[in-house]
Amino acid sequence: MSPTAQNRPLSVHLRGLPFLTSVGQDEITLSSGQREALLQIGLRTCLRPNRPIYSSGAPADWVFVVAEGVVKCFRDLSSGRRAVCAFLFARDLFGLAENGRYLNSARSVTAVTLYRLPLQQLAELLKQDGQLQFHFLSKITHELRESHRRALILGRRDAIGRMAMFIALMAGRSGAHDGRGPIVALPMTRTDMADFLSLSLEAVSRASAELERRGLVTFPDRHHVRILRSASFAGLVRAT
Amino acid sequence: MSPTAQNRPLSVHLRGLPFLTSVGQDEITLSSGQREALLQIGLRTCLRPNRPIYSSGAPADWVFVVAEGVVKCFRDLSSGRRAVCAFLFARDLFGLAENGRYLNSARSVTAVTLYRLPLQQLAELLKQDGQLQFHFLSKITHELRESHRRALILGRRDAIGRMAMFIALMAGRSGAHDGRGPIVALPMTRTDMADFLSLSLEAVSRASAELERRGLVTFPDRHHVRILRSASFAGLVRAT
DNA sequence: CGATGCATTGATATCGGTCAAAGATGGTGG
DNA sequence: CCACCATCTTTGACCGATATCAATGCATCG
Repeated sequence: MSPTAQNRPLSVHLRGLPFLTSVGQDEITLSSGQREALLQIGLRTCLRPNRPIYSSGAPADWVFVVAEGVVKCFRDLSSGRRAVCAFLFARDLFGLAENGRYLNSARSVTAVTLYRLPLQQLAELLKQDGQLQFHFLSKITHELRESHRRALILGRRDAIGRMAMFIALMAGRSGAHDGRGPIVALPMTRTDMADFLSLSLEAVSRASAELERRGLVTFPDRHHVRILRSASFAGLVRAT
Repeated sequence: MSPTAQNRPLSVHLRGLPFLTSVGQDEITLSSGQREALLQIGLRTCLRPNRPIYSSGAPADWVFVVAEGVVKCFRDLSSGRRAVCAFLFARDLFGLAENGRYLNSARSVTAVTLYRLPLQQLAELLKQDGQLQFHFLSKITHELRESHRRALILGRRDAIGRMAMFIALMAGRSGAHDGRGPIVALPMTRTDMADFLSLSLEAVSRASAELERRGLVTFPDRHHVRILRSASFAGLVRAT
């Protein structure tokens, strides 16, 4: 419902030029015509926290854009474990499919506002408008980079390191700052973090405690971290 | 130098419709005009096994397409560990960049034939040709799916399970078959596998031995696996 | 004020990492 | 053709980190 979301519901946040590369930090918004075209085929949806958006295996008729809030993309495994593939934030695109079926499931983490775009119509639109398609190409490239980033995190074997990398990842999203250091929002539960990091819930808890014990961060509350010693923290993130 | 590679150097293998979805298994090749345009800006390169293609951090001026052979995409970490992000096969696109720099490094695994496309010119071409761009969009979406797949593998904690999933992944690429069961080519070294699976070299070795001991597979030689009991094997792949 | 879900903390067992050594393999040159 | 070397791979022993099981603590919301 926010004016911002209504005015620029489908602006595409590009980290520079698109495709397999990018060269800047610019934010490029769609032209008014493009915005209008997307709005004509898109549907606005609001959801409360922890509501299903789509399920793995369902027919993939829609592509989604987050206008506001946080979404998680995950997969329920036969062992009972749940693997969280990604957290999606404002302006992120999601709805990856294969053979006409969604590959993963998606749920809201916080209250969210989404735009749903019917796939077939979107495809038509993209073929007609090369610039618009270029924006989407950029978005997917961004998703790919994010995916690589997660894989890098999973490559680490130590829980503390994974947790530190996760906080660093989230820091790139919600960069609030006050006197004592950057404050990072962690809207999801520990369980979600554990499923994203492929750790047990307990390991996440212990790693958090350990980071705090070492004086690198503090947790003002369960959903926020303050990074205290940025240098040491960054060192921990880089290692391995 | 193979005629196949020359005739269809940049055909794009699509698993159906592009973008975030796909609905079939069709292979769509480029029109002769598109092929010609790409050939005009592209350069053909042949490499022997284990040769560098580009390094992480270098200016990302080119996008690559594998015509023949296998390429690995990796990252050298400060700890000395090497993380292999992906193995690229015929028709795969690679050269992911951020801020004008390559995100990873790339090397040939086997002898390879590549096509290098200058990024700027390719971007121009794509903006002009919506269909061609659509193909590239599809390719990147495919890369994204592959990346998710690897993340799923890394989510598993047991070495045997990871190894089984890896073999299953490779089976999707090289599906040879003979009387006793599907034969899967593993062109890369154990070290490469270990770096892809985020395991130690020894763990890969042990996991392979264990799979063989259980009668699920045999290794005719180091670079081939035969899947013996497909059902049991698939069960192992699915679990967790 | 209980109740329910979420989170922390503790104890133990297991699996893979690390170190070390020996065993294949393939290519090279005599 | 064979011997030799470098590289890759296998196997073994030990240790540490994390999963797992279990119990307790702490919110938020009726």
